[in-house]
Amino acid sequence: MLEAGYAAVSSRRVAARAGVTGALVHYYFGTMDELFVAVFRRIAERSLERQARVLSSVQPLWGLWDSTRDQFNTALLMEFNALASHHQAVQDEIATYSRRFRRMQIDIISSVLESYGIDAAAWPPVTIILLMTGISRFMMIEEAFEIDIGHSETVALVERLIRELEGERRPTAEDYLARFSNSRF
Amino acid sequence: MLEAGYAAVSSRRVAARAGVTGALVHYYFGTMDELFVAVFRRIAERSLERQARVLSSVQPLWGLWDSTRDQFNTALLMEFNALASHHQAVQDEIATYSRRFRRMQIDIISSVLESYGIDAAAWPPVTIILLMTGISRFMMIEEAFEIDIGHSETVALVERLIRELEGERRPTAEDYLARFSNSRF
DNA sequence: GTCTATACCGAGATAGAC
DNA sequence: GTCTATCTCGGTATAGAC
Repeated sequence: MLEAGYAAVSSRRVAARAGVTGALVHYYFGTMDELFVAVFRRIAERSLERQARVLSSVQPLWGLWDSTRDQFNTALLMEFNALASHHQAVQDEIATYSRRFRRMQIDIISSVLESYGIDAAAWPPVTIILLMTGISRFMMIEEAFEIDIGHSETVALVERLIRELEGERRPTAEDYLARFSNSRF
Repeated sequence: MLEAGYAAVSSRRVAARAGVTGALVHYYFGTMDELFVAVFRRIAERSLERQARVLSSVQPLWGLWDSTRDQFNTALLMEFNALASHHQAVQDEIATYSRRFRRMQIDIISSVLESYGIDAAAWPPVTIILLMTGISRFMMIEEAFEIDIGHSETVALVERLIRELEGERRPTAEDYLARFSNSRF
């Protein structure tokens, strides 16, 4: 999907990459729709676990910000979004998981912001979450097109605001471990 | 593209919708790539003209905000984004026009914000533009999936900030004309 | 469980008649 | 300029041998 777009993902090519024949793909996954849903679900489950970890760190805002600034996952999600426009089963799957992600973010970030003394009436936590994830995803999409006008200034502004609340970004134990691993999921 | 995704746009289907045969599509547009580029260019040119108008109104921030909150254009742009991932010519076209849009926004909004007394060092105009368009596009994408958790609060916050600078939103002459037209481009 | 073979479809593109 | 006819390719999916 990342190499050539979702439309280039065919049972033949999947089979070839896996070193088997096309018939086996259908034998195990049924239709291509079901295969796409299976792939999305696996990625989404692992991302949910990852988000739970970064949100429960000592710097939840840094965790949220860094985890959304991941070109790999953003590009993949964009492919699934495009795919979903004419695959209802995929669309439902994305919607379900998106709500789970959002609810988890709200649960944790709300209490975090309250502990930082942010006025929830003037700056609702859910709005801060949407602003952070929205601008992050937007810039990731643009960067895939080599457009980065104003990005450095915007990153600087967001990180300045986070820094005022949580201090300098500190690497987590997971960051150290990541240096010894190539795993993306 | 909106009905069934870009992958469903074939020379045969385009021809059928136009009431001609597939051969004619190739006769006039060459390859499908060239057809997609031609379509994008036509839409982009008209959107550029539209943006120039709303940015030169008496309420440029309202104009920018409202013009980005257009589900029709957002959905179409998402299709082109997805298409671009494996069509280099389309990707170049999108990048070129995106930069033109951005530069126009910066040119006009910068002086507008200065006249409003916004400190450009603390809040760079380009960052305010990115925040507004980014969060807007993000919500449009989510709404296509029927996800709207926190959207109303976020819209309320953005519009409160715009209102502090430009007062209540006032309909333009174009808005009145739009009531008598179904034209989308 | 895995393969080969195949049915069937629709895609992009072009040749050539009119 | 527009058509019909056709080539070639690759897609999904299944049947049936092993």
